[in-house]
Amino acid sequence: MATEQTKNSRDSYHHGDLRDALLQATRELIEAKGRDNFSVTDACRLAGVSTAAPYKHFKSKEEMVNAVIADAMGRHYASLQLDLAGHEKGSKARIVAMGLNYVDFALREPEMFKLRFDPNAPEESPVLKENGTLVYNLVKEEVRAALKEPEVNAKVEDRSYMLWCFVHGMSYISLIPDVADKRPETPVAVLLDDIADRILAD
Amino acid sequence: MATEQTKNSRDSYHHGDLRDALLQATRELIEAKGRDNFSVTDACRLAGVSTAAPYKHFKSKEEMVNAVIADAMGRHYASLQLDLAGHEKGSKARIVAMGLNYVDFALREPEMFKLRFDPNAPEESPVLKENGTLVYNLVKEEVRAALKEPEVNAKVEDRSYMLWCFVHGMSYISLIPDVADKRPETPVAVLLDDIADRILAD
DNA sequence: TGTACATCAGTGAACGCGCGTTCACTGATGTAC
DNA sequence: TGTACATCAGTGAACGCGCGTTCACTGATGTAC
Repeated sequence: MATEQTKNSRDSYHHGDLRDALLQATRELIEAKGRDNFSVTDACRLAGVSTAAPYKHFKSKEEMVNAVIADAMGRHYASLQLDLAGHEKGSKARIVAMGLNYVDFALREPEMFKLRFDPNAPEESPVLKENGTLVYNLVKEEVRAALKEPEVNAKVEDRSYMLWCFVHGMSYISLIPDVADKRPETPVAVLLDDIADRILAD
Repeated sequence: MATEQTKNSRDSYHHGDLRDALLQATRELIEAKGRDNFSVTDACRLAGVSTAAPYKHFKSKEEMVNAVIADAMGRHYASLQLDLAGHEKGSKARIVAMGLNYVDFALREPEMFKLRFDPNAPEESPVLKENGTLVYNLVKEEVRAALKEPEVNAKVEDRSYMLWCFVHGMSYISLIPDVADKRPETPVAVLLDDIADRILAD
């Protein structure tokens, strides 16, 4: 792992790519210990630098965490594009794929997922808002195509929102500890396919 | 407000009902400033006692917060019972009422809602798990009745889970800052009624 | 009814801790000549 | 190619702070006689 390398041995006084190393350390620590237990000090320890070093790259702890969230959103968006590629535009499969991608991301990076939708700030950062709008417009466009509507009208808005609510809730529920006994045996993909039918119907 | 009274003036050396006052202070502070910014010190300030006082009633900060969550779950459950009372057993209206109650609680006590489903511990506390099972069994029973199934079978399990996912997601989405522009104009109650039809259909 | 006493809720001072951030510094690196 | 110099990424020590928790204590209250 790259982190291991950067952590213990450094060939020179300068780090080379400390900004990236700090982002990675921050992400790893938040995923491992939770947002509440993350500290800049820890990130420095993991990256193998002094506690003052981060301030050459970030203005504050908050900015560091925000950068990590933004980074995660970038990865999420890329993986979404990848997952969509295999399916025909306007097909239900494409919509199901979007849903699966969403749930998968939440399971893969739970803390990033939760931070993304529950930042500390009372309002979303511009980059988050932009990313959110981008993705949600994609959803609406898919729903419009699947419904064969000429434009994003009230019907499309409603159905898109229903889909989002469902998928968002399924993701969060999957992250609740000890919830296994409430989840049905039906696989997630099947449930998603089922609900897509229901929401796109009529 | 009771807090105002207990905060500034106390007639005697003893408080009288410090445990309750601390629970209320804790809840108010968490709702006002978020879980991350809550401190025992603050709660003591608000309750008007020394910082050592809470330890006569709680073993630790964690226990205090857990007590507040359990308390909130009690209130939530009571309000659910109240909302269900007006509707005929087995009716769709009853299911819609459950959904509305869920979303309303999330809006009314966002931090309690989030804490309930995302506690710091890696596993749910027994009291939370018990409460969760209690409520979810209620949901399944309602869905069973609405579907006219003789028992809680796989079909009932699936539909109940779908409903939960939807309602849970809708709640969380309602708490995202700046999300208003993505919500359709259709009122929540109408959307809930619509999705209930879809999920109960067939 | 009055008194001695046990109880224990709340005090206030102190603790050790880890934190985020600042500061004057150092030394590796790239560039101009 | 060699040297002087500007740049600036990273150092390490220190700061002030608020925190959770402990401790010996105090004084209000209820009860036994």
